[in-house]
Amino acid sequence: MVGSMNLTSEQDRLKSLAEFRYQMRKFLNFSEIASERCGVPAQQYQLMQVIAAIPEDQQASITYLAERMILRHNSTVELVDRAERAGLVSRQSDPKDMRRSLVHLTSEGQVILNRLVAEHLSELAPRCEHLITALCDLQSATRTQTDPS
Amino acid sequence: MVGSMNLTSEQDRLKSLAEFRYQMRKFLNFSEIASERCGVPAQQYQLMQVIAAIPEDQQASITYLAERMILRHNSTVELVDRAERAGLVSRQSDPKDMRRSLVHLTSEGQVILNRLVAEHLSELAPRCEHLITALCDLQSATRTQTDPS
DNA sequence: CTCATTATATCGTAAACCGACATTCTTGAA
DNA sequence: TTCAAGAATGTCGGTTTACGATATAATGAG
Repeated sequence: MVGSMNLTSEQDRLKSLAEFRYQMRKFLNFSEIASERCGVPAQQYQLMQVIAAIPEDQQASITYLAERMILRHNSTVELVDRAERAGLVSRQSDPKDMRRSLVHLTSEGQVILNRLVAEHLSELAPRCEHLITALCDLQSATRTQTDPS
Repeated sequence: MVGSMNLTSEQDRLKSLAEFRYQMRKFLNFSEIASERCGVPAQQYQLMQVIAAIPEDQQASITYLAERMILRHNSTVELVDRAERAGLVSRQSDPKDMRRSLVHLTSEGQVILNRLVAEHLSELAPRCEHLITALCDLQSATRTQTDPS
């Protein structure tokens, strides 16, 4: 506190945090607009993304999807209902365990997902810089908080 | 396509994107839990953050807050209403322009904000790594898409 | 002074999540 | 084998919160 001043003030840390959230909001907003331009609510796009990116050793059960989407299982059921009504995904019950429903993309869902992923990747490319910058600022602001030497 | 294969497949890009979103969701979920543990809905915490991080040359008008929160102005009015009812912020009309309301933190709001910012910074410190990793993976996955040499 | 514009506010509506509860299926121990 | 406990999914009512459309009030250009 005396010999070497903290390089980052409380105010700097706050601003880093706020800037990071602002960049996130902008990205999320873009994503929402892009999805809805394709006639798909953002959460349904996210659902498709999770299903398509599933690791080899996993299956798209409601429970798995709920974990990845960070939702309660019942909210996930409702989300899958909506996506199914929209023709993006379909359910089939797991033959190995009749309690479970496994969700997979329809071919229409696959087409829309491909389009949205491409759009997101090209939008995210320039925005990546801002997000990384904001995160690194934040990281160094945090470091000088705990390591004032 | 022949001499040097693309290092990142379509599937890799999808997985990078999905992983990035998953990391974001985990952070947002933490933030929501932390806010509500302090009795404050996440959006009201965000509002306070924006107000406290305002640059010197700006004022916390509804229009400014709406831009930063990425909300419609009427949604922002409602958000400020809720935060005001909760005693976190207060409104005063701009003496220079009686159409505008300027919003500032109450002392109670300031106290809660400080607590939440500290909590977020310490949570974000370890999570930063994951987010940065996910973003950098994504960035390089995007680069090899557009630059296949 | 008047009218177009800007800033904020109000209100009805819709989307989406959650908690609590219900149903169906699986499993393991008696 | 049987059945009780637990797991996985599904249903329902309630709540929160954002939005569009509309309204009100203040400013400023001409």
